[in-house]
Amino acid sequence: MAPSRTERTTRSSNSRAAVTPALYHPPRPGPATMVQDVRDLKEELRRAVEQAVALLGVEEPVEVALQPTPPDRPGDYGTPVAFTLARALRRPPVEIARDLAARVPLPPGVVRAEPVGGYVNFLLEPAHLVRAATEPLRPPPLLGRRVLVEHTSVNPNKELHVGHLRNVALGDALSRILRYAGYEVQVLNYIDDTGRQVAETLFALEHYGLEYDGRTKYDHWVGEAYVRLHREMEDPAARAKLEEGVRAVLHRLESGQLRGEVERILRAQLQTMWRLGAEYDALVWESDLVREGLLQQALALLEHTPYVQRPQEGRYAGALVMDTSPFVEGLEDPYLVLVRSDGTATYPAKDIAFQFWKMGLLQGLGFRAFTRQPSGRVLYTSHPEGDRSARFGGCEETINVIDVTQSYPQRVVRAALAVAGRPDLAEGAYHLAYETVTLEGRRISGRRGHTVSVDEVLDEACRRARQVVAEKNPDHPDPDAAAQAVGIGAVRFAMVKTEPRRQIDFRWEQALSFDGDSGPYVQYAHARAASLLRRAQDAGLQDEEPDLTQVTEFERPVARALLDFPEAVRAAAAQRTPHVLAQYLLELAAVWNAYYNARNPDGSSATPVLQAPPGLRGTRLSLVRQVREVLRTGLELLGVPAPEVM
RNA sequence: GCGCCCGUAGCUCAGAGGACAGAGCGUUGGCCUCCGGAGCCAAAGGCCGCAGGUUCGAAUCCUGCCGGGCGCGCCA
Repeated sequence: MAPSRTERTTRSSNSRAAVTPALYHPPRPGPATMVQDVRDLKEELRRAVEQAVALLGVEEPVEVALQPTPPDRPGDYGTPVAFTLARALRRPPVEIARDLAARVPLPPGVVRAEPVGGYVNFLLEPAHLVRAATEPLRPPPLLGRRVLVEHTSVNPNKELHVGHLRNVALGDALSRILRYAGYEVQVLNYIDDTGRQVAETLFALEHYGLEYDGRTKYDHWVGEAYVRLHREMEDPAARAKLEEGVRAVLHRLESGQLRGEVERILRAQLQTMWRLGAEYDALVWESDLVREGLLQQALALLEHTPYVQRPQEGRYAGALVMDTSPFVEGLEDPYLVLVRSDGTATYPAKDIAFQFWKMGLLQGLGFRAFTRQPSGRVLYTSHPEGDRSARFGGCEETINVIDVTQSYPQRVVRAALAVAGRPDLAEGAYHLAYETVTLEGRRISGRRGHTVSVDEVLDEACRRARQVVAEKNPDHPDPDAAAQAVGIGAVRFAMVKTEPRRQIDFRWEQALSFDGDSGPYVQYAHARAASLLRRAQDAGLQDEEPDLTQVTEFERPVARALLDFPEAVRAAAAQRTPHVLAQYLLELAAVWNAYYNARNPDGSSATPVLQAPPGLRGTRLSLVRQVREVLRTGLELLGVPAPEVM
């Protein structure tokens, strides 16, 4: 039982608070007409409330929280600060709220401040909201921080399955989000080419004398050999007999002799990753880490610390072990073996070396171009003959996207940084520990055939999407492309819409759902906006000037939802989870769909765009344009295609 | 046993101390003379696992318990 690092994961409890970076820049004050972001608007309100609080004679600074009002309450944003003040002022909150509302200076665009049961709510002028909401989207400024994201890291010995799917979807989306949020991001895919799993697979090919006939995808084909070998190894006697052969392959792998064989499997797997829309900056081969001496260097850094010992007797005699008890609680035996008594390194030791390199504690890997990816972006790979000028690694922050079952080794990796004298780097090392994916409630097991491949899932998703396209949009100019976008979008969205720490059970109906809380729901909202804008273009209306004086109450919720986008991205980046952004997009799509369908009491459309009076039409077009922009940008950050027509 | 994570509507999930707890699926009933019905509107449905505690205020923080998942290999 040795699942690849991808299919195991956890979130360690202690990491979030410690490593969440300061992503919040102080908001820049500016004239109300320049508001681009609800933060500015909220910040103005906050300052106004602070002034009012001071007028009430409160000396100490108080925290002024500002939150959106519930849908059925008056106003757009409100503060419960009167509750906080009640004790100090020895007066009921309702009275305080009334006084605050009466004294608060209203920033431009704010119609009124109103006490509502202890809260002070602010009502904004719809024109002001719409103007702010339709400012062109601008990505946040560069932060000048580098973060390295490792994800996928599938053992190169079989095809990807649905457990890997979650890893790729999470890691790729998070990388995109961090890049947009202003980080300089390196995306790495770790190739465990000296592991037992690859050795077994390559041994199986020899052992059974198999010849590739080209009929099945190569990674699936070698996977079959692997499964076959494991069936044979269920018998202990047979297993013992095969062991020597496996070990021999392992040695050849370590010396790099079989790199070509591994590469062939890897290239087949990359087809699946690319089909999902994931791309990488570089591949790092485990054998390169070892060959370039990084493992030895890492061990040297640890060897003379009080936590690392080489016992002369007892069960660990002759091995190099690390005492992890100061870093991990609840272990029966806190000693972790780094180097076996036979002199070979364990997986955690190699992982530590990799982590040290990621954070610049070690150098020396060479890189060269490996291949060109579908987008045109070059994929680099570590290589003995590669260029050694440091192009990758050396980041002050890292995110390892690895499932929760590997929490213990991941905590050890983090601890090793502290042991090596760099607690500051340990702070920046984050394990994104997502829960595992089960299949019909049971643990996935590639070995026993209890699994579904990613290729199979995508084929089925696209097949179903193709049917829906034929049915809903028979005149579609390119139904196959649309089906790909929808099918893949559905699958990827399903993988990132929930919290990573929640276990998910893979179910076809759920992962391939095209309505409700789904990727296609958001895609549809986007395509609908795009369609409307195409019609506007055809009618020559694209340049119509908005007349903000005609804004109606219907635009208010759409504008408010649009203004929340930067905050959603920021929160997703800060919390290191794409689900925040996915949930936001569902909300925006819902608000936009509701707006689109709004009816007057007589049943006629309350919010026509193309048929609206001039001026109002311009306003609505600018709002629709922004809806399309935000949905498209948001979907791209999740790695979900945003087709214009579907 | 010890440690970590999870427990919110029939099901799947959002809700990082604040307003009567929100969606989707499913159920029931409406909406295409109108810009895409993969949509919209409405109804029904909830001691937020249980018990204490902190707080003006708790689904959210603390403690204990119950239930589920995972971890604790000279495997990866």
